[in-house]
Amino acid sequence: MPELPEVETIRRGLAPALLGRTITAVVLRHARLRLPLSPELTNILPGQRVLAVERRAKYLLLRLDRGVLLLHLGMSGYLRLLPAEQVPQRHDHVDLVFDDGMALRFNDARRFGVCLWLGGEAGEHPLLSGLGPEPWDEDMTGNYLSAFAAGRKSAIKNLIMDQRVIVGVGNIYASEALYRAGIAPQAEAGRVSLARYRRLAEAIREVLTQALAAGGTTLRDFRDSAGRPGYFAQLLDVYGREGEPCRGCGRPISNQKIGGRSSFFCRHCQH
DNA sequence: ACTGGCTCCTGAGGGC
DNA sequence: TGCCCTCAGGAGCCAG
Repeated sequence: MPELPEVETIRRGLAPALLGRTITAVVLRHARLRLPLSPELTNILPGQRVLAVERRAKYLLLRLDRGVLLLHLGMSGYLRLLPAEQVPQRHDHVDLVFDDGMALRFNDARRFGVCLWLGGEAGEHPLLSGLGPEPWDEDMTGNYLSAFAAGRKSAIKNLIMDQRVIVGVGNIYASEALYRAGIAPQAEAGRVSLARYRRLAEAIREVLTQALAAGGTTLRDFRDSAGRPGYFAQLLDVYGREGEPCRGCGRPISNQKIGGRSSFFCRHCQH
């Protein structure tokens, strides 16, 4: 479900509600997400306070007294803050119950998400250690992307969705950023000029910044932690707009599978 | 070393 | 109504 703007929207919503709260109980209702849910969570987490609610890539990181709890929402996951006694629904897999009677409830129909205790050396964990720069990092430049792409034959869209290259860009914003940069998503990564990578680096930052300001993109079911939708969907230029007129030239938007994922673009404005 | 393809899982929607 | 197919915002793994 979520890309960087959606995860960051959730983080911003959760932080004020969770900071300083102490976990009093953990409820596990399904044993297996993308990684198995450890039964030990019910022993490890209670008694620990929330010191910070952070994000790295599309991971949410709850920094607690004795280490970090990592959450990933996969394709279909969402988090809600609700009274702990509220009756759980289908696919409500995990509750973190807090000392104010509220619970952070993790629902994930497809179970591609992750809820994992990383302990005190979170940065060393393989899920985090191989990640590329955040979009707003100083070293995420056109030069950096261009250097990474050198010699690569794969489609540029796949390159920018590779979390080892740059984090946070998923299938929606990859199409959107490439449209803004005027680059065809199927272009061979190693043959795109440095000038165009500079435009692309800017376009990635720009589209993510605007999506974040709009509270993310709600297509089917995205909601922030308070249940509100995001409003970026109405600002999408290409994603989900197959056959509709390009906002630049009026010609119909195309949809083509690249790396197994639908990719939306304008054949006239992107090369 | 890269690359593309497959995989995990459930649910929604379309065609017949 | 029901069945079957395709598709969905992620990302790890594997063979070639």
